[in-house]
Amino acid sequence: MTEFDQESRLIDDDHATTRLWLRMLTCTNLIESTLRSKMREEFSTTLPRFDFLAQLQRAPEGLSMGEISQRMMVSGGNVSGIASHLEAMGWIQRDAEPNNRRTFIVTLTPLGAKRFAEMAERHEQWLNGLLGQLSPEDHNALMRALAVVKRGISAQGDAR
Amino acid sequence: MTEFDQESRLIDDDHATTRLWLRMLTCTNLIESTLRSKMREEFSTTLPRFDFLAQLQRAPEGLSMGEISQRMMVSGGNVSGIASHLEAMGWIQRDAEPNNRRTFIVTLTPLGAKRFAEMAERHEQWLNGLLGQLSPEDHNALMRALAVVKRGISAQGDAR
DNA sequence: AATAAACATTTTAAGTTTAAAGTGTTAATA
DNA sequence: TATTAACACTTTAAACTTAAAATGTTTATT
Repeated sequence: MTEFDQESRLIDDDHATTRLWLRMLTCTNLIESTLRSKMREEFSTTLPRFDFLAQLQRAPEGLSMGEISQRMMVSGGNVSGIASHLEAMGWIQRDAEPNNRRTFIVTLTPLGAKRFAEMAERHEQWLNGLLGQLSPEDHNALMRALAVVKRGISAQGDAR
Repeated sequence: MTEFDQESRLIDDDHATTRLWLRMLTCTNLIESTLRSKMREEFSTTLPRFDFLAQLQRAPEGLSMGEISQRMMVSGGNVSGIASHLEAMGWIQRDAEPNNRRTFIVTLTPLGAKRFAEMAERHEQWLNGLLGQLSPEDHNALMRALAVVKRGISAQGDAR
């Protein structure tokens, strides 16, 4: 009986973890697809391009391609393609770094900064619509629990 | 003074929502990329294919392409491509529905079911490694808060 | 019955994504 | 100095993704 309980408890825990993961995925998918279609409708652009601009806006001194790749948590080849598009649109520029010819310094152009500001305002409004119904308690609980998740995963990476 | 406080509080709330969203994204990205690379290393397959199989495993009677599309929360065209691959590998089969020639009934083959079972076991182990460090309190807090998020977004969709 | 509307799925075009290979640059080492 | 290793980035190939168009089927309307 004890044995059985332990085993079924273990199985339940396992499934509980999977259920938690599926719920996390559902929520982010719902939010992401809402943001994607609104970004498309109102600004005829994509989420990755918006995210790319957002990284630059938070770093007015500019960022290297590698830094953008890390902050966006996507591969380097990926940011190359996005950067080419944004550069062609005149929203960013890639300037050579004098001390290191391997590196580009990517910055927003005035046009890019202007477009980004317009998008960012709406983006935040959409997000408030999607997440604003959370009570302060739920909001804090989420922030706290996600911090634990984040820390736990990073720690796991360190141990390896 | 009151006015200023209100305004800055509003701005803080806005940014708080954005911060929450970014934290959600960070966590799901971390987990997803871990699962992706492990799925690749150990089984030479991809997450979307695994997810597709998982839907079928949960529905032994089979699912239509449209149902799979809904449950995976991706476009119909998307599941078509994934299904073609899995069918070519002999892991699923698409059978005509006698009463409705528009519809396919998709089911796991015995081979597909076997492969999925192997993957699912490891998948759950990886997930326990990634999310298992959460205390029961944090786990429950997350589940609860995400349920609120999910419900809130769905309700918003209804109202429109 | 003929026509139109709604459905279920696939195909297409454009874009995103990754892993891995390729290019050129800088740093470390022998 | 010559060689090697590490770096920063881009390119490539394969897969995924979406929105929209296309195909074929069923249902509803006239």
